[in-house]
Amino acid sequence: MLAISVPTIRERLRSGESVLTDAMAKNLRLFAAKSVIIEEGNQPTHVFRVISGRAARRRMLADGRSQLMSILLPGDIFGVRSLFGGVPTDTIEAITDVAVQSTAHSEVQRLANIEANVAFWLISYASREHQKIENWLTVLANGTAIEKIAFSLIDLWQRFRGADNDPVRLPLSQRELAEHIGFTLPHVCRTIAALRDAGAIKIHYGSIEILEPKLLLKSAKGVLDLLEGDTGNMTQYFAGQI
Amino acid sequence: MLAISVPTIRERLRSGESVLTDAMAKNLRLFAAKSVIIEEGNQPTHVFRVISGRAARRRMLADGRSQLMSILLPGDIFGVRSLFGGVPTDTIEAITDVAVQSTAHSEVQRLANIEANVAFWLISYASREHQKIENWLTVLANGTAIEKIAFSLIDLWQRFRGADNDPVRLPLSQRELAEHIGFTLPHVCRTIAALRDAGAIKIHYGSIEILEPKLLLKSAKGVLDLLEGDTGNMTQYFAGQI
DNA sequence: CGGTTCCTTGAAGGTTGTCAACAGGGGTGG
DNA sequence: CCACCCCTGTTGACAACCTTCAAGGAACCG
Repeated sequence: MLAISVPTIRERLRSGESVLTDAMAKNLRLFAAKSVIIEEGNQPTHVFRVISGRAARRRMLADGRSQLMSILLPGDIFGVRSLFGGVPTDTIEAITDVAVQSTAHSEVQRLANIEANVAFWLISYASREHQKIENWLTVLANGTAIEKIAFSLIDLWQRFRGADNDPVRLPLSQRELAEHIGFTLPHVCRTIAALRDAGAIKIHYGSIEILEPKLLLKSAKGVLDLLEGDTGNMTQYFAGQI
Repeated sequence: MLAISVPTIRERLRSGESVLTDAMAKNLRLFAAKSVIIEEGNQPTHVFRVISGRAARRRMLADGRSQLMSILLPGDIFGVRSLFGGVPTDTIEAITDVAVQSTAHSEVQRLANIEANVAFWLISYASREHQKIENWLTVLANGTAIEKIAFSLIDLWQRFRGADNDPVRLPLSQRELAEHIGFTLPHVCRTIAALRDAGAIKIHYGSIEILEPKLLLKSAKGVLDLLEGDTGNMTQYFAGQI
């Protein structure tokens, strides 16, 4: 290939990503709500990409305790971690009906082998995920109950909301929130009641509506600098209002 | 290049790793105890590898709270996460005098570009780290105080101990342990006292000596399946004794 | 309309944080 | 060598936080 000009890293990452998504485009699978997409222990052989619907990634402990690691939304990718031999410890479960595209690990390896951009994107993707997890870990270890809840809600809100500033309804039950944070359901309910009474959120059956993100930011301000995405801009945007 | 036989993934990863370590071999830097190796916010431009000594990786919150993310020992690598533009949020600080090798990000990118094995190793490395962090996060969210402490001690013990089964003295103060877990120092002291009274550990000034790993395993058994390294073998080794 | 899941709330008890004081190791300067 | 100071470890009392157990109301689904 002849390069007219040296591509920037950003361009290379974009290119690598599109090679991967193209490779996945041919292979679409559907999963019914509540069905298991990847079972813990089974050696997965594919990298997946969510097209529609929502899925939950959980980690189980021997004695039945379990942790909701993340909610997977359209565009999210999973199955990368076991690309090079890692033992899978996550169970991935469809919450709603879910459509996923996939590519075999061997195909991803082949692409990464001949296209450095693909490998670059995979490294970059893993780094970003790593960063997010460590931020969340820091909040879990050091945050108060309200900070943990507000942080989680803001994080999800950023991923759900569109360009407009319409209220967003997060499809998350308090039980799931509790599993994500490591609290019991009653305690989440009691803590979140403060946010409800302050008018920051509205609680529905199985979902949480974000009315005033500003109030959530205020509640999470102690750990705000750990938020990802456009939080930097958001904090600027809300500067003086917090 | 002519390949006589197709190399296995394991061989490719090993090859990629040695290319990287070779590239780092030429560049050695020394840091005095308590000096800062990477400061949060400064854009790092190198990937580092610890040769001797110990360093601490911390994450700071706005209001002064801080989290000890990990202890870096000889052989450990850091600075990979910012390879492709991630904003560094960690401060890395020499605990003892530390010698590190390093390579510029641009050089790592160049190597990964021409040698897929290098890129493969970086992906694999990031995946392993990701896995470890998520395991620790799960313990943090779901574990009891004793489980968290025992888990941390076993993890460090595995990295410190030699081939023999001699007692190991972990250079870790209770304050550092508290910062790692997100507890207060008094609470760590009280909780760890149970392990001390059981004869599992001996507490020194600024360090913790592991006398009976078996007892630690017993204390952490609820979260044991999340341990990395040779724990699988270890659990077999100690089978029936737990 | 019955069953299920979710949300809410109360009371009691265990866990953890806070504040405080003191003991002891280890280095440093006189 | 000793006196001194700093840091670490230890312990107590009390308050705040969180879990457990339990019960009941409300929304959804068949």
